Amino acid sequence: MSEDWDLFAVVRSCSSSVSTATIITNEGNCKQQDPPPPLFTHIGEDRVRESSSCNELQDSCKPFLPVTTSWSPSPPLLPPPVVSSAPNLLMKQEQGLLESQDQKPPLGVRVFTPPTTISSSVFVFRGQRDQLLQPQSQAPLRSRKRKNQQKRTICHVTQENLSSDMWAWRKYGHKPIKGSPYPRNYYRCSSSKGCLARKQVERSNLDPNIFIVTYTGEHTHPRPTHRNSLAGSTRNKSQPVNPIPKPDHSSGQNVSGANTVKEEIHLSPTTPLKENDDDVQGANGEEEANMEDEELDEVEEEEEEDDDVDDDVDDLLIPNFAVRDRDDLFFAGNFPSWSAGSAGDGGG
DNA sequence: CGCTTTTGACCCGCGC
DNA sequence: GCGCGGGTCAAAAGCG
Repeated sequence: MSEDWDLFAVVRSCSSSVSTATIITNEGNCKQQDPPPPLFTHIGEDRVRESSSCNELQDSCKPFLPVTTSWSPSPPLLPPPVVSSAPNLLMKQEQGLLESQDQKPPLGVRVFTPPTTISSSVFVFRGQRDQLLQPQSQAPLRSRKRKNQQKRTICHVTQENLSSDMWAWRKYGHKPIKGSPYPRNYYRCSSSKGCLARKQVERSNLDPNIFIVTYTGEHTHPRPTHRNSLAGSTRNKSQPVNPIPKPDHSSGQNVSGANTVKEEIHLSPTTPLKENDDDVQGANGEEEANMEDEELDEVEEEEEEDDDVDDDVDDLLIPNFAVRDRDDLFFAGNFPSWSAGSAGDGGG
């Protein structure tokens, strides 16, 4: 495969410093905080369970948490903005349907800021209960629950932030997505066997600088402090680099043709943790690891209680972006292997 | 040896 | 019922 960007997307924890991120969820009760912007902003919650929801979001967004910033879900944030129409807006944005970024979002909703200022944004939405969330149940080998039927956490991140994921991911699939010039890459958690956590990484067709990372399922284990193996993770490392592939809009159907794919950036999601990652873990990951069980419990509990509500909250919400340019500096030179892919579109 | 990525084929949800 | 397309499987090969 040739997408360097996808690998980049999953590049592990080398630098856990992330800029600011915005979380948008239909489930988290965290609320938007205006100046100063929170690390993550939860928008779109129409009810309840603030702590658990926030924790869940926190967990979902841990990969994007900067070491230098602490997550504080408990303090009440500012009232959530009205985001009733956010989903459509977001979708339009993602589809490049918005006329311009100047288009005014609904009241209280901020849409994309210029790409250069976007660090990351996170969406969480949950549809019907998914089998992926119930490992104990007799789920089929393949869980093919479709959109709006899984708990999903959607993150809009920059290339820099893609590397901040502390989890170990193994790529298991690659698919061209109709309507998008960029293929989607599928990763599953390789930290633990049986872990149901999955991750999808695709480049936004609206802004190639932005990667859409979708998390599904839940980790059934604490956050790893280091990768088990680096084997097979350094492919293509000597190949040419093309950080920002050109979208192939020439074909509406086969948008993921070989040409497009070959232009993709390919970053290994299993890139070894840097030495300073341990430091990072010590500062942040350790605490997170301790929280893991509690958070999982909360999530599970939430799953049950929110069951009926989940059916009503399948909407995607608008991201609220915050800016932390300093993080770019942090990431400078932190990504060793950008390599241009050489293979075809593959899977699909 | 154990892990990874790559990649074609397959499965199956979903819309018509 | 049919076809499309997203998501997953699994074999092959590469890397440390």
